[in-house]
Amino acid sequence: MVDVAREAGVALRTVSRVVNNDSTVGAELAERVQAAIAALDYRPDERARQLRSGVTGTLGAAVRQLSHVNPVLRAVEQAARAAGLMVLAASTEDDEQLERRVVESMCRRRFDGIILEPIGADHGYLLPELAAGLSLVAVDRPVAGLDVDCVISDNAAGIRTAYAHLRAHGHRRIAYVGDDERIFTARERAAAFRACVAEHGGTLDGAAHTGPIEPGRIRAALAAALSGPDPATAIITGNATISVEVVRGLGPAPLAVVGFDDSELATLLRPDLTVVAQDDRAIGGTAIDLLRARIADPSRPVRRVTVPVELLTRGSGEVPAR
Amino acid sequence: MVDVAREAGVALRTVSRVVNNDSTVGAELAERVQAAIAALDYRPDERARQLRSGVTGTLGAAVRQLSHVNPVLRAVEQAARAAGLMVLAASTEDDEQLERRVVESMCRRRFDGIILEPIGADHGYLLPELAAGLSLVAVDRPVAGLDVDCVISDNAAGIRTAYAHLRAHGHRRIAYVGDDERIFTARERAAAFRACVAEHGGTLDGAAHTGPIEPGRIRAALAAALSGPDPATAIITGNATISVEVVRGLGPAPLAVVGFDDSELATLLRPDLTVVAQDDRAIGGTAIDLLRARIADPSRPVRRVTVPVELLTRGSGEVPAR
DNA sequence: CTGAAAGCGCTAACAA
DNA sequence: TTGTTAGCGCTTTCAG
Repeated sequence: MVDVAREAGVALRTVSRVVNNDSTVGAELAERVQAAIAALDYRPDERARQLRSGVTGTLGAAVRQLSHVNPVLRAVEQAARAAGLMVLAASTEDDEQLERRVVESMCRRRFDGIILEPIGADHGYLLPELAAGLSLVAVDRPVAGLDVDCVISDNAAGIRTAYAHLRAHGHRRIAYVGDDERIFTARERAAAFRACVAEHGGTLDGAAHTGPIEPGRIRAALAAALSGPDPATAIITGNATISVEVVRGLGPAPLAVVGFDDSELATLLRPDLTVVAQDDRAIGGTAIDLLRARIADPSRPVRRVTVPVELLTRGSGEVPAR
Repeated sequence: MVDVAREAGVALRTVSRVVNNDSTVGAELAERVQAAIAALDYRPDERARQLRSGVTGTLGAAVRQLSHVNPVLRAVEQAARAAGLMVLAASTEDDEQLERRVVESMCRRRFDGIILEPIGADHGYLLPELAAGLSLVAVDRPVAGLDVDCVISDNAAGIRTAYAHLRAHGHRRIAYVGDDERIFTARERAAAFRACVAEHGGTLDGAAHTGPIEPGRIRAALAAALSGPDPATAIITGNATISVEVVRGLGPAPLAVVGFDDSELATLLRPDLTVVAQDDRAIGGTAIDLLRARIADPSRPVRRVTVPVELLTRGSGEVPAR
């Protein structure tokens, strides 16, 4: 920049003004500066700018897997862009160590705020960062043991809706196949399912199956649900991946299925899959709203927002009970 | 940092040494500094560090859609991590304006290098950046009109393999349904298909269908391919999304299908989809190799790497011709 | 409207 | 092993 100033024969301050589109520069000088910039291939250094001015205009997004379908991340990016903020994202790969490295790296870069899909149980490393002024919003699940802003789906209501829908179609023996209950959402959904069964006077024998997402495990869960003296006539699944495995495993059996989470696959299946869908746009938009509010006022009270889910009836959930 | 130095009663340089794990610091002093760091919630500022030291250890990835399945991005992240580099990614949303904003933003942050999935035709804005020392590797397609390192799949070989495979199963009337030929890969694949037809003395009448990915357009293409006096007995598709639409549109027709690009959906279909799969790990790994080499030696000759593809036979491509 | 000087937080080079 | 000084590239006072 000092070179540009010399080339253009002006003061440093003037170049800075031109680069930042400060309108209080004479047209003639501005042109001379622009010419010098082009002639010298001058490229402003954002780091120096941030260091001096203190603003970054950048948000970080630490998510489980960048290269997986993640409509919430998409909504986050869009909302951030609409607010004039840049989002830089990185994967945590469901690895606590990596999550920490990623988040700390974003902190050292002084991003204005961070959107985090938290994993694992111990987020103690965040305490000093939060104390030092980090703005952070958790998405999809709360940060274990820490009182920070977060946006989550109404998992319990989703399960209740699915359960009621199946009951309304005559099903009385409904089974659930879900993800590993070490995962927050899986825990919430499984608990809601058990509550539904209890509420309607059912028995849980062979009805609730949770565990890691492995084809073998899921086939076994299905077999258990469909055997015995009182086999299930309907299945609720715990997430999109499990929906696929369940449908694959069921074959042409005339069972009713309601999946949790919408996906591209849902309309590929026969019949199309009825799902409980998250409101991704609302989640992403709310996350950005909360983050901006937190940045603006670090001392504001913590908010935990629960976003409603929606039942999309497409056929598989409307198969009547025999 | 100056506060930490005062609190610990040492010089600035000593704090810097402790923060950077410089082993030439006495254990006693180091401990005092650590204590001061904890007491003051000191957090190092990466921007100042980079500004002074010149190194960032950061790569940028500008891809079409962060939240879409992108095994190449996954491989890029893994290879970068293995090399001790942090990857920060952003979406370009297939928007030339946004691509430019994203890439320029990464340049201003002085990332060590950028992995780019280039879109659009005019990348002139990159010229001054490259002249000023930007290291950049294009992935999936070359940068239009610019001589920069890139890694692409062997699209032509993939089509030839698919075509030969179908011929080996007795098919003589093979149709192609592809993406919009304004897209580089779509253009390469369609051209290779036409060359195959010509080479085997076939006619292109109603055989090659390219255009935007819209269910209606694809249904029409299928109808055209399957009608007339000499209907196709096999279909090659241009990418994973089109494969889905084609299979959806075909229903239970006894046609052979070979898809381009593997996907999660491939094993959901009946029969499982035979595909030409890209070697995502090789593409991502090579991209990082090229980028690191370019960073190490900006004047090295430009390399354009073509990565072989692989045919995965799963059933749909082995349906015999009637 | 423009210019000179100070300093953001840190590390490189050199001394001690 | 530790301390001192200078300066990375920029913006921000505060004078002209």
